[in-house]
Amino acid sequence: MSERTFSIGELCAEFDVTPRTLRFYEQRELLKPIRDGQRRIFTQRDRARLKLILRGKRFGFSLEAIRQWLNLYDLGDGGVTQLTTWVENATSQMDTLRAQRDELEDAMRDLQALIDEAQTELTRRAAPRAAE
Amino acid sequence: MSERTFSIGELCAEFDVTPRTLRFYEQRELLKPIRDGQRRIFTQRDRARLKLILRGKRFGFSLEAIRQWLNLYDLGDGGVTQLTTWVENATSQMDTLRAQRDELEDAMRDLQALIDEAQTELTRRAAPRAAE
DNA sequence: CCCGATATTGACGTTAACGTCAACGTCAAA
DNA sequence: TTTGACGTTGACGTTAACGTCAATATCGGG
Repeated sequence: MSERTFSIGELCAEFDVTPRTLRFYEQRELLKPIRDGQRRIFTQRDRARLKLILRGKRFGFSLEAIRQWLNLYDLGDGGVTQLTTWVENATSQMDTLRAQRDELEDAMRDLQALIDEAQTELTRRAAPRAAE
Repeated sequence: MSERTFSIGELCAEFDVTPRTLRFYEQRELLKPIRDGQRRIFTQRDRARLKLILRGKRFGFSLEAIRQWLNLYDLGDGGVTQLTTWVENATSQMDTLRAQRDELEDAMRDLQALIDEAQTELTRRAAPRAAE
């Protein structure tokens, strides 16, 4: 099936990161590119993981935390026990995400309230006739 | 009306941060406690801002970014022009929050799909009779 | 009066997450 | 063969966000 692979430069261009960053992620075991002699060869899996890494960063997660739940994406069919443990971890991660989303929505509500307030004030000033 | 105030220790206990942190936030102009001689006196406003700061941090925002939108919470009724600018900034901030929330929900969907998959697999193994 | 709790201001240390730079290898095109 | 694009490994520098520590002040209680 010969999967497509990527040079370090290609991935850097696509995701707007520097080579240093990818080498750093490799050192921290977030990526595990294959080698062609010296050169790194990134697989589709690496590319997918990189996407997840960058997303995680936007959520404010540390690289170490990201490394944890990256492992969730390597299901790797172990025994029933393994799978059960996996589901537990994954569920726990879902809770984390949910909590953060809920907090975001709180923040949005707060801010929207202020915006509404300000806009009411603006309309008031635009039409001083009645506060209809 | 004599608003209630807080010592540095009180706020630290309440929000589980160290004095060093609060002093640091003051230096970065995220907080502006009053002084009683040497000592800092934190107002309700400081307390409210601290809440926002910690929330922002959980969202992965930098202190500098947080400082920006903290200012959104000081409406301070300037002229119509000021107010209009404010609404623009606030709306822009809303967009940022919304984007982050949407990305979170994407991530949640992805993860939930994996969880469903794993659970299907678990039920399959539990009842090898039929994949009903 | 002295003490312990609480606070203060420097000033230097630390960790995460890279940036930057030097020195070197490799390979295809001119 | 030389050059240039692309890549490599150290190794040291940098920024953000605090931690840590020392020396000092303030204040109510025993």
